[in-house]
Amino acid sequence: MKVTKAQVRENRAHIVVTAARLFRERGYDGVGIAELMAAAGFTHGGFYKHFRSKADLMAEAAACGISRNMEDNGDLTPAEFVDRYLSRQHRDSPGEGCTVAALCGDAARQSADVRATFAGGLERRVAAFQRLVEGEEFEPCEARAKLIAMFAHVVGALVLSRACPDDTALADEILAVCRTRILKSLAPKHDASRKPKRTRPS
Amino acid sequence: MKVTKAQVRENRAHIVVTAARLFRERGYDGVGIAELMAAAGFTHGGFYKHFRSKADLMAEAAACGISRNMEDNGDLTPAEFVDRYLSRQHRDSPGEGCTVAALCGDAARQSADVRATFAGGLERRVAAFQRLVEGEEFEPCEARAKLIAMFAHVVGALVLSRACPDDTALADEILAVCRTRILKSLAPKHDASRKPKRTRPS
DNA sequence: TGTACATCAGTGAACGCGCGTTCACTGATGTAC
DNA sequence: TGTACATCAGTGAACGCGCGTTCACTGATGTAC
Repeated sequence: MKVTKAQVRENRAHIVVTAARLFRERGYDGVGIAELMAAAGFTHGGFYKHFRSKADLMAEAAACGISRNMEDNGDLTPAEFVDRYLSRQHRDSPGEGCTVAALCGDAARQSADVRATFAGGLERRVAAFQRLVEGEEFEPCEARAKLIAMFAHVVGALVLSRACPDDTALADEILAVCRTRILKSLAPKHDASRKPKRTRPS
Repeated sequence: MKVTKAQVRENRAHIVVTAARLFRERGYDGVGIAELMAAAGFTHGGFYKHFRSKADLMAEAAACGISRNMEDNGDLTPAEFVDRYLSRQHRDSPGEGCTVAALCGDAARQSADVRATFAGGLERRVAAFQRLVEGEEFEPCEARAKLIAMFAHVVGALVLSRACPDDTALADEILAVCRTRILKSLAPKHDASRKPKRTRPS
């Protein structure tokens, strides 16, 4: 049952991606090795041919999840990002959504390794936005503060909304009021008619 | 080894309070029945004389934790609340802090029972603030939206800060920039010199 | 008020179960000649 | 290019362990008389 080197790499990557999704859906403690390997299409014994421990995989899955998130919406403007982030669809599909929002509560109790990955994810988010808005209306340092605060706000809104019982008015209300207020805070202060434009580095 | 009725009530309450603290510190999955009962000063066997299951205790501990939080700072103005909420001390002592911030990530994966308790906690928070600011500068509905958004923001900031590795600049920066911006957003819009006053219903 | 007895909170051993991890084995791949 | 052999990803049984939960037992409390 040996497989091609290329296949090995592919299998390993598939396990990490599957783990990232399952961890986002059910938390680190909510997914076992056997269940995870089965979901990836393998038996559990092979796990330790790829990873030294579950903790190792957790760190790798976190990094992978955050990278995927960046690829998926790294070129959105802050306003577009907020709109997508605070949608019902995102709230109801944690497995396909933001790794930080889905796991930051769990991450706080994990190794410094995992936590560093989360901090790095936040920095990458902020840096990506900063590139988009730079040269626009903000001083760089002001922009950084604004973007960090914005990210904290959307994460808090999503996490609170997810903590409400399904299909309740409050869960939707949280998303709605936060989206409105965050979008307002992103708009330039002194010219309300000017809309944030999608400006990509060419 | 039977004990007084009053003692029974006291012991039970002590178990719930201890559980609330341990759950906040380590999450629902991070605390076992035996460990919890030992922390409360008992052996594990007696647990089921008080509770039907661990899930039962989780719901009760959530309600107890939220009630305690309300007692501890139910009469703070929003500004005072934000200041305390986004302090390093609060971030570094989840066991003594906000139940919602410590467990909302876990709560999202728990029973509707637990989630309803969290939603109720949020409503109580908002209602308490609303009583404080009513008759001031806002329409009631505007105030509610503002307070919900404010709570989501502080929760997000605290949770993100806790997910960063210990003693990093980023962890402190998140608290600092969010505190500044949230306090600014709480101040009345058209009169920057007017400070929010502590007004309690007499 | 005193006595006999039922109650039941608390104890600690034991249960089954699922977890993370290990291990002997398989057999196609990669390699040396 | 063909052959013989070492490698090692993947398999599935087994390991020890800690979990949530159960249970027979204890003995002070609460109660009936």
